[in-house]
Parts: sequence; structure tokens; C-alpha cells
Amino acid sequence: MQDTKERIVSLADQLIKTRGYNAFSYKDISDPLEIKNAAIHYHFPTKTDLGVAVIEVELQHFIASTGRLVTQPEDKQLKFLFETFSKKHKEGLVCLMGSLSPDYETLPEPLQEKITDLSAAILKWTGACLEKGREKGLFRFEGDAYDRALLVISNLLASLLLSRVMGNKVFGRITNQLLRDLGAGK
Amino acid sequence: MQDTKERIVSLADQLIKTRGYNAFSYKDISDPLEIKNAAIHYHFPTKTDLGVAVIEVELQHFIASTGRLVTQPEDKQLKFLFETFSKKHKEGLVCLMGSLSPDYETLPEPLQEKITDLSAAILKWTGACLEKGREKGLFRFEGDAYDRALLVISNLLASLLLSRVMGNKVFGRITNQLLRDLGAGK
DNA sequence: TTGCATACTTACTTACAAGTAAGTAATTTT
DNA sequence: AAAATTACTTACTTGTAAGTAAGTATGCAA
Repeated sequence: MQDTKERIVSLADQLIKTRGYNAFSYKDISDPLEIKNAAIHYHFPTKTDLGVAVIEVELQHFIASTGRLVTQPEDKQLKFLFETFSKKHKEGLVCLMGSLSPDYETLPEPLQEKITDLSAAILKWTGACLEKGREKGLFRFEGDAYDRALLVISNLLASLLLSRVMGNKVFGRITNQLLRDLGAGK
Repeated sequence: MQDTKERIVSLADQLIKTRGYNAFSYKDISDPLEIKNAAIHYHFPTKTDLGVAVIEVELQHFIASTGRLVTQPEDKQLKFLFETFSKKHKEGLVCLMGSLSPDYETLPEPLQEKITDLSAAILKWTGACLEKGREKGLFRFEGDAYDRALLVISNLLASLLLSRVMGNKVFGRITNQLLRDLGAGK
């Protein structure tokens, strides 16, 4: 039954994105799944192992999803990025970067490395997407494309965080303005 | 000795901005200050009380600082905002919004309210600053000023978070591009 | 000089998190 | 059919976090 293992990772993913890494415990997983905490330790000896697994799944998912989009025009690709965040927003989640970066200093090294890997992958992809899209005239913006990617990802990340604090309208306000600025339709 | 109380708040502030609210304990304060944990409970019966005090101090400080700037032109005022974040960046800290918003759901209600108050104050001030600055021709941007404030604050907030994960250069890249976009000199 | 408030310390309690050692039931391999 | 592997459970241990009750030293106030 590989099922339990996947369910553990999936729930841990949700917990990290709702409560944060330091604020969830094995009990938050074992209770709803109706297993014992030792069952989690069987699949993931330490909490670090579990955290690493969560990020790895997300990164693999990101690589697979973006891979499926390579033939599409860049404005459609960017739309995918926004929809990814929109989905999280609707579920009341923040992204892994937004959840883990504030606690970065308290995280075990393997987790730090993984979150850096994930962020680097997302930024690199976004930078390339913006660059090519601008060349094709799909986007309009000034300056280096990687710098622009930093701004876009910053805004998406923070839109999820600020939505929690300032209410759900914030997400739409930020993303709409962002797309307008880039000249990327609606 | 009101001194101890202030030192507790100051250290708690630092701890929240480095490790996050859920990742620090009274021991992280009592050890360096060479007091007992019960001494902290004397001044702040619960951790919630301490957290609330930290945010209140920050909000008061923000109100006082911005109050001192009312006579200055808006580009100088905005520069102050950027310098506030730059100072945090140099000290390896994130802002309270960035630190507390991911854990928002796990925070006790009084803390949630306070962080919302603080965020609202910062966003309102930034929105007004941008609005007036644009009228005077000091800034150039499209759309609603409050929406623009959301974008600016998002970027500043996230620049501190991403700096941790992706290295310190990120902060400068984001803030430089942001100021260029607003047409607000260097 | 007695009394009371301030600012603590000493010495606990309760709860819960992370992790482990040893055992077991069910399946798979040989 | 026996042996090993998988996927757990039972029952712990250790550590630490938050909080509290009772006591104490110091200064000031009546």
C-alpha cells in the first residue's frame, strides 16, 4: 500500500501551506489518516525527510506541468503560472516559498537546499518565459527578464500571504494589476 | 526597571523576524537576558501578550516615523519606506507581515487582529503616498494607488523572504527595478 | 515600622512533540 | 513450507514549551 505514504506527503503538503512547517506535528497527520505516529516515522524517519519529500513532489510536479506547456505561446504559459497560484488561493493555501522562507533559518539544511532548488527552478522558468514572450511582443516590460521574474514571483507569493491578513480581494487586485502591467491581456 | 520589559519585547521582535513566532520560545529570551522564564511571564502572562506587544511597538514606531515625514515630498517619503526594509535586510530580518502572515491561521485571535491593523496602516500610508506623489508628477504608474501600494508592499515583503532563500542580491534587484518602474529616481 | 507594590526567582506541572525499540499480521520470495 | 520483507501498532523515552504557585529582595509610602 504505497497509498498511505502518498497520503502522508499530501497532508503534510497541505499542513505546511496552511500552518507552516514548525506549526504542524505528526499528530496532525496520524489522526485524520487514522494511523499511529510511528507509521509516519516508518515512511519518513524524521520530520526533515517528510519536509524534503513534500518539496520534491512539488518540484517534480512543476517540472512536469511546465514541460507539457513548452509548445504553447508564452502568454498562455504565464497564465498557467497565475492559475497555479489562483488555485492555491481558492484553497486558502500559500505557496511553499511563502510558507518556508520566513522560517528558513530554523529549517534543517536539507530542507533549506530543497526550497532553494524549488525557488530557483520557478524563477528560472518564469524569467525564460518572460524573456521569450517579450521578444515575441506578447509582454511589455523594462529591464532584465530575470529581475522581472523576481518581481512577478514576489507579487504572486505575497498576494497569497496578504490575502490571509487583508482579505481575499487582495489576490485579485494584485494579479489583475500585474497582468495589466505586463500587457498580458486579462 | 522598565528596562527588562523593553529588552524582552525587543528580543522577541528580533526572534519573530528571524525564526518566526512559532519557532521561538521563552528560553530564547530568558537565556541571553539572564533572567528566568517566569520573569517573562511576569511582564507578559502569555506568549500572545508578548506577540501583541511586539506588533504594537512596531505600529507605534511606524506612525511616529511617518508622522515626522508629512512635510517632505512623496518621493522622499517613499525612500523612507524602502530604507526601512533595507535596514531589515541588512540585519537579516524579514518584516512582521512577512513573518506572521504564513502562520496566520495558527495565531491566536488578538495577534491576528494586530497584524491586520499593522498591515492596513502600512498599505494605507503607502497608497496615499503614491497617490499624492503621482499627482505631483513624482511617480508614474497606472491604475488605482491602493492597488499599486499592494504591489509595492508585496515586492518589499517578498524581497526579504526571497533574499534568504536565493541570496542577498535579490533584495537590490527587486528594489531597484521597483523604483525604476515608479519613475522614482534612484 | 509596618505594609504594600514591584520585579523578580525557585520549583514545579501539564502537555505535547519527535523519535525509537520491539512486536505482529499479511504478503512475497525462495 | 520456511524465511524474509512490508507496513504497520504498542508502548515507550526524552526533551522542551507554556504556564503557575509560592516565596523573596528591594524600595517607597503612610
